[in-house]
Amino acid sequence: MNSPNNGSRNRLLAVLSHADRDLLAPRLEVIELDPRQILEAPSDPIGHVYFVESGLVSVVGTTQPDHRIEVGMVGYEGMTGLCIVLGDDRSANETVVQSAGSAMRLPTEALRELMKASRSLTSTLLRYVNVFMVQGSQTALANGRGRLDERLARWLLMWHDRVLADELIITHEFLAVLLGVRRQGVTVALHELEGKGLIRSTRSHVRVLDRDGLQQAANGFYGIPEAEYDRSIGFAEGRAPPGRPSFA
Amino acid sequence: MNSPNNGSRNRLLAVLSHADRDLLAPRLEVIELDPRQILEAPSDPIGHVYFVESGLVSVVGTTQPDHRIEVGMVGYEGMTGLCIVLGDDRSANETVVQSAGSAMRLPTEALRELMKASRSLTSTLLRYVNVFMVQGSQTALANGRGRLDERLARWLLMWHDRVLADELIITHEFLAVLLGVRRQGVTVALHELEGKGLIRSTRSHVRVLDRDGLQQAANGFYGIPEAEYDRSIGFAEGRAPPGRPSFA
DNA sequence: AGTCGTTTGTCCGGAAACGGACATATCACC
DNA sequence: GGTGATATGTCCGTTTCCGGACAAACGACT
Repeated sequence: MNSPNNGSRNRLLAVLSHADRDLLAPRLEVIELDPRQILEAPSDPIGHVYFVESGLVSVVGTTQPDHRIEVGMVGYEGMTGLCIVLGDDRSANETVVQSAGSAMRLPTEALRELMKASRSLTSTLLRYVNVFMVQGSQTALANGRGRLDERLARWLLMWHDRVLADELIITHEFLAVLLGVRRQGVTVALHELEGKGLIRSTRSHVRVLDRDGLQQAANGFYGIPEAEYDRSIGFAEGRAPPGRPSFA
Repeated sequence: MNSPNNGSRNRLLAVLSHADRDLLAPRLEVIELDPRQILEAPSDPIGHVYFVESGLVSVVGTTQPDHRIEVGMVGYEGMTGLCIVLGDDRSANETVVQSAGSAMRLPTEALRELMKASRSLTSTLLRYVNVFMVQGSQTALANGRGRLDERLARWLLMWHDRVLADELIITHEFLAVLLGVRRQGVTVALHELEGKGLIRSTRSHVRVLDRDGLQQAANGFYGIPEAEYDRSIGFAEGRAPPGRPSFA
């Protein structure tokens, strides 16, 4: 859990220089993330950005109430509030906690100041924005061309990357919202993956059994943003858990 | 065609300060954009960024050759090469010219230097990145939840915003690739819109007749990124053609 | 005017996902 | 150990889109 060079479990914070971390440290505040907690609401000014340490956060795109879908996923590798990094003060999307965990949060104003003060900090965060854009592109691609079971496999893999655990707590209903499909469709698709022995699905729980099999099932829709992350942002030392080929 | 405060037809360039424009001017080069010309190939280092002045450029996401779909659209309001702005040297996507036109291009290295030199330039470009991310999110949303006819209406509106003309030259085949569907589906959906009197479709040509009707047909999937652009980046004086409510 | 490649129109059966309805299962709580 | 809310499993018919095939229309070129 502790990387040798750094006290933080967030990978973005972990790759920062000592100087940058010293800059951030006094302004950071540890905070719990509770499921369904809303970190950003569409068009509302954002008070804090969150460097996730554990748990999972979803970025959900919305127009009409019935038009909802997940457009991005953030775990311990990333942060929320990218629009702040890019100089805006509010997000077009909703950012909601998916799995319980914790985060280091930073007031919006502090982030602005610190980015002005440190070019290396800015550079790291902007590289993360780039990776996140790639994730969004691939989501658009998967939504447009992937079958439900492929998208589900992709989602499970991405979730598995970002939460260092094999057991996920989520209902079919909620998964359906994230994938933008019907609840019954999720139920059937989960059975399909379970039938292949890739996962074990019980009430409100999904356990990942076979990552490689899931990658097969994802049929090419998984992996690009994760590889981009590794290439562009890299690793903090002592932080490469086994079984996650690229990323994490 | 000439904005009063600026010689450029690109809106990003147009909103820059005099100082920033003077900084850019000597490094900019006018270049023609020919249909199907590839401005960026996946994983290839990017030599130039393009500030589009006319015509249209598509950003196309790819994994396997049969998994292709448009994830973003750039016209005279924007630029290509966002990964450069964000500090990377290559894109995960392909960037290809959709409609003929012209652009001002800038060598990658020059952009890096100039962004280091001017904070206000950087700020404007980052705000555009933010808007482009919103566009990507909405594309993911539309791909996941929209019907073909709704997505087609959305695409036509976005195209219409970005090319200051009512007549589009494109084949159903090409549109199908961009929307990630079959060619026959596009043919049928175009007929549907034509039947409602919203467009006129002839061989390789689509003419927009009724923007408001198209917005209805798009069923809420159109408009968010365009409004964000206006809010976040704003207008250069003398540059608000009639009939485009938000944006342009 | 004729020829040929490209583009479009239209057919088919089938797969995938939808929308709705309802029965069952599981769990928390009394 | 019963009860009620929540979650899951499984039907149904229907819509939407796919994949393939083929004919008609268009337009550039000879």
